[in-house]
Amino acid sequence: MAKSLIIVESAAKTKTIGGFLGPDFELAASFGHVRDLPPKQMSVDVDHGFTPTYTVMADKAEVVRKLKKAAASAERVYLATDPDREGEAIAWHLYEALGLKNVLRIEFNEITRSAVERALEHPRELAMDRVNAQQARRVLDRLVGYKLSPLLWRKVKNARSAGRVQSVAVRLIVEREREIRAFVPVEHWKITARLFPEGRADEVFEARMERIAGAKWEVGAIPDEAAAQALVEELRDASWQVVSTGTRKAQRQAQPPLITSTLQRDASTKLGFSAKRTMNVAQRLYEGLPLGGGDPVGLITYMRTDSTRVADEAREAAMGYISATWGDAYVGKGSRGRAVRGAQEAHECIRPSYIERHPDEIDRLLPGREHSDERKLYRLIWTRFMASQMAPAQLETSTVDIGAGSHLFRASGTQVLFPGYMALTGLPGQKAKAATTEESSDDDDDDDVGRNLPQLAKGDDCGLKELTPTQHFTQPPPRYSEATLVKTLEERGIGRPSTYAPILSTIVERRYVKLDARRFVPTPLGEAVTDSLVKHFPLIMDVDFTAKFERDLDDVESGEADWVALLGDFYTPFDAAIKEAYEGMERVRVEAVETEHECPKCGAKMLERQGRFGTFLGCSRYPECDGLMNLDRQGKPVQRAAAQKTEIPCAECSKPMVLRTSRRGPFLGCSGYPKCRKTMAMTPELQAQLEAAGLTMPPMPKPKGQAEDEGETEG
DNA sequence: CAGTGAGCGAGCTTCCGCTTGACTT
Repeated sequence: MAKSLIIVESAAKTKTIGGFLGPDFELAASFGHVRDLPPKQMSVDVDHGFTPTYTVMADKAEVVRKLKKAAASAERVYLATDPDREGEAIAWHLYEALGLKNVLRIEFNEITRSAVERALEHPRELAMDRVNAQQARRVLDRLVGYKLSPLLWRKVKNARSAGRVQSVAVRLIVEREREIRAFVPVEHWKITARLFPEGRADEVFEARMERIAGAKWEVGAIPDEAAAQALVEELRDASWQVVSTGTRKAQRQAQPPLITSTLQRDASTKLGFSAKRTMNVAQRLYEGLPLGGGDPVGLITYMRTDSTRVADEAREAAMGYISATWGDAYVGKGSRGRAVRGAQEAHECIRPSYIERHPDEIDRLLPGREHSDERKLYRLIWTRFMASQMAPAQLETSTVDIGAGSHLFRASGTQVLFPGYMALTGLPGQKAKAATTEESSDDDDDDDVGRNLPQLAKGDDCGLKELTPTQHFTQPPPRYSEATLVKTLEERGIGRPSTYAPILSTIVERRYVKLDARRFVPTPLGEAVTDSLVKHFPLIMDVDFTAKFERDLDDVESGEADWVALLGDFYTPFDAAIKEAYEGMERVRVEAVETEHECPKCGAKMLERQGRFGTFLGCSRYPECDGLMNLDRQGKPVQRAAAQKTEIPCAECSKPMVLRTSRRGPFLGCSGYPKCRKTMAMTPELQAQLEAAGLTMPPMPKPKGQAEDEGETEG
């Protein structure tokens, strides 16, 4: 019999830790939270200290039963849930749900033998202040979500939900769209010259106009083509001469190791993965894959983290690898951390579990199409981690100022004196070209690294090869992509590593926003909900609300504030605002939008309407004409095929079955629908039988946009 | 798997944060 039971949150951890502890220790997983407020009722007694009523979650009854059994036969039970606010709460819920008699709470930030052994030597009590901070968070989210949502059901047609996080995420998208609509582009012109040193016509280089004589216009603010052409004419006859040269040395650091948000961003910009797909693939890498047919091997550390910390063992392994591969000079001093707002630092960064497993080896051991996502993501994680442990690149930027008459042009180039981490990642210029589909990732400034200038000295004359005026317009801010929305949410302290991807799915599923060419666009419903909520609940809709609330939770955690008082301060005005909104909030319905499509029944114009199941086209003469069309995945109208009767009787009610088309293709449904909901899936035999009886098979739906991503956003 | 809009107004929906399910063909 095992003497000690150690409960952790995830199954993969039980394997790792079990591997380096002896047979005296049994490991078990809670699989996250085991108790929660039940979903069907509010379960918060606001009149009596906001007392929550917790129940074992429906899908965790079996887990709790097994843990109870294991605890009963163990001499000691260690609660080794994650070392953060949620982890402390999970430990407390386990203590309560399992009926433990005493507490041995341990924590470690990295899954290494030394860290776990150290933790086992220092068990402690539960940190109830920390648990209470979590309860305050949980209860506030329940109050906000379960009070606002029913209000919206009443006030905004087709609205389904609201919450501290999702509603602010939608607001960001709505406000960005309005900035774009209000944006007025301003025309301006730039002038570039292609020059060469006198007598060396094959050493052509490019220079940008830097200063305009007489300061007639600011650089980059030449207002129109006529002005640009006038300058070009003037410059044609100018004599070009170098007026000064200079060089500047600079270092460039590699990017820090990955955390959840940057993993999602990198995988989006470099691989075109959605956040959801990235997390699914990362989960498989974490849980382990049967390399070359052997036992599953976990390839990366935990993928839901906000910390860039690196375990000493990993750091040392990386140093050894770098030194052996490139030489000692390439070993970095240590990864630079990056403080994430509200970071709880429960885990390490996301890195390869075994540094020595090169991506090429993984490519060999995990062949086949079905593992191509894993191979790509592993390579991305391995490369970024290794680069983060390497020395900075040493660069030298040279600048040449060239006078053209009394105007000034400037050319610059950067040379790599020592590549450092760029020996692994390549130069930034080469990388930028690889990622063509997306905006260049925001941390990579695509600059002139690798661009060389000819040797030039003060007083050298230059010849002019070409002068090019180019037209530009100021650009509106871009719509959010998944990558940039996650970045913004994280910077504002909204949401957590485990929730970024689900938030994106939720706001699409609720039809508050949609993705158009991988960019978020608000729907009219999303705009209506946002406007109603901002008007009546400005505090909750404030983008800084969560950050302020987090500071309050810190005070609860440190014992300076009381969680019940905190909730009281929030709830009194909130409840008043709810009551006021039931009276004063306007009832709104998203209006039908006119389209150019014609009604298949009467030829009148169709309206785009919002129904219970999504957007559809309805005849503008409704209710006189009930003509109707569906919209396919691309938003193109498709006529619904009329149901065809078959000779096959329903197995339930013996009425004839009819041939219908769903989004997935043809199937048989009972003609007694909706009273009888019996259906039959289409099989090749059934299809042959129906075709023999003279029925025409409806065409299969198109295989969904070719955005080589996984299916729909729902979960 | 189908359905949808207006209105009778039944009976339904909902939060955020932890973790991964898998009774079947």
